[in-house]
Amino acid sequence: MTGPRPLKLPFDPIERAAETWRATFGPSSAMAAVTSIMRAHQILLAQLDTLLKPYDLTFARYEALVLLTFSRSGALPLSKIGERLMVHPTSVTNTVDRLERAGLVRRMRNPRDGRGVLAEITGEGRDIVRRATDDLMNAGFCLGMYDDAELGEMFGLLRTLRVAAGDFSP
Amino acid sequence: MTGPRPLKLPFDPIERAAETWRATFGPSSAMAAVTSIMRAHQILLAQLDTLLKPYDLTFARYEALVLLTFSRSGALPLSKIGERLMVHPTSVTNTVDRLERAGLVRRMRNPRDGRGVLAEITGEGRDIVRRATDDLMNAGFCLGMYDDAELGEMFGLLRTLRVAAGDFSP
DNA sequence: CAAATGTCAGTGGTACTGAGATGA
DNA sequence: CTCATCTCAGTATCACTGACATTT
Repeated sequence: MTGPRPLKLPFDPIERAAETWRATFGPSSAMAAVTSIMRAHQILLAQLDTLLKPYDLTFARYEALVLLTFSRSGALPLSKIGERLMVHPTSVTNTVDRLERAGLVRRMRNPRDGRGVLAEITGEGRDIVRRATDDLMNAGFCLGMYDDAELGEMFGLLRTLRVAAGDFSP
Repeated sequence: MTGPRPLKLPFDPIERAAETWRATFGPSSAMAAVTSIMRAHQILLAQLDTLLKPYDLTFARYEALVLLTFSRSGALPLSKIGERLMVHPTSVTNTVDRLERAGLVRRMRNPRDGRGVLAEITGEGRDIVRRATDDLMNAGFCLGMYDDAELGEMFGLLRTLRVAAGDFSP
């Protein structure tokens, strides 16, 4: 889980592919950027999941717990969870299933809408979030090699993509 | 497959989470950057896979085909494919299985190493790569909203992460 | 023999489609 | 009735573990 193959090549495989790409097909900066994002995701997910494994959490489940922590009452409709985390309704059901089985969340009927279901974080859930968050912050969210300005750059750059994808109105 | 939920929120969900995070736990730029990368990956993968669906390719399979195209003889040991694309050996087996079933690749024993297996791209494979690449380039690899300088910035920023993860020696 | 290469079986996670129950 | 919410069954993809056969 430390990232697929720590292989220590003597060269940057993406950069090399980009060079060949340029000679074969033409401009390659978009291709290099896409591949970099794919690989960055792979690296981060593996490292985060390793950090969270002691708590039997994945990053997706952790995000859901944090979101509940942030809500006033500690409970949110599943629909709202899916909206905020930008995941498919069936994925929310699955995530909440796992969290509920682990006792970190409790399902409740929405008193204000009989169609809806609320996920409410439990005391144990709050405890786990606190401890997992400590660990993640100590690890700098696996981005400790960047300073704050670079993290801001990254956020700003990727924000453009999220806007273009229609995630929200800027 | 157009990205999980085009939901058009009136605000940036990641930015909002970062604000609450700052008030609750402290500095949030790393958390915002990680979440952005996760979301960017999700968006890009969905869009790329949609573009590649007519060719019955995923982005991973497309990358493997391109890599074969780039090799002199059109054939590479599976081990080398895994090394270059930074994927697990069992994933390479699976990828080559799918490509072989589709007739885009042919498995051969490595004449220079009886342990090894070569994947060799077929004529149909070359044809499909060419056409798929045309489509991807016309779509700007789903990064058409960026100019070349921004793509370079993104590559450079993410390169730091890849180096830190031990992908290669810089 | 030890190390490398690849395959197979199986696990767990994510993202979806399509169908259906329930309630606003 | 229509629409929204949620669940379930099933599919596809991916990353991995552990075990194994083969060859160097």
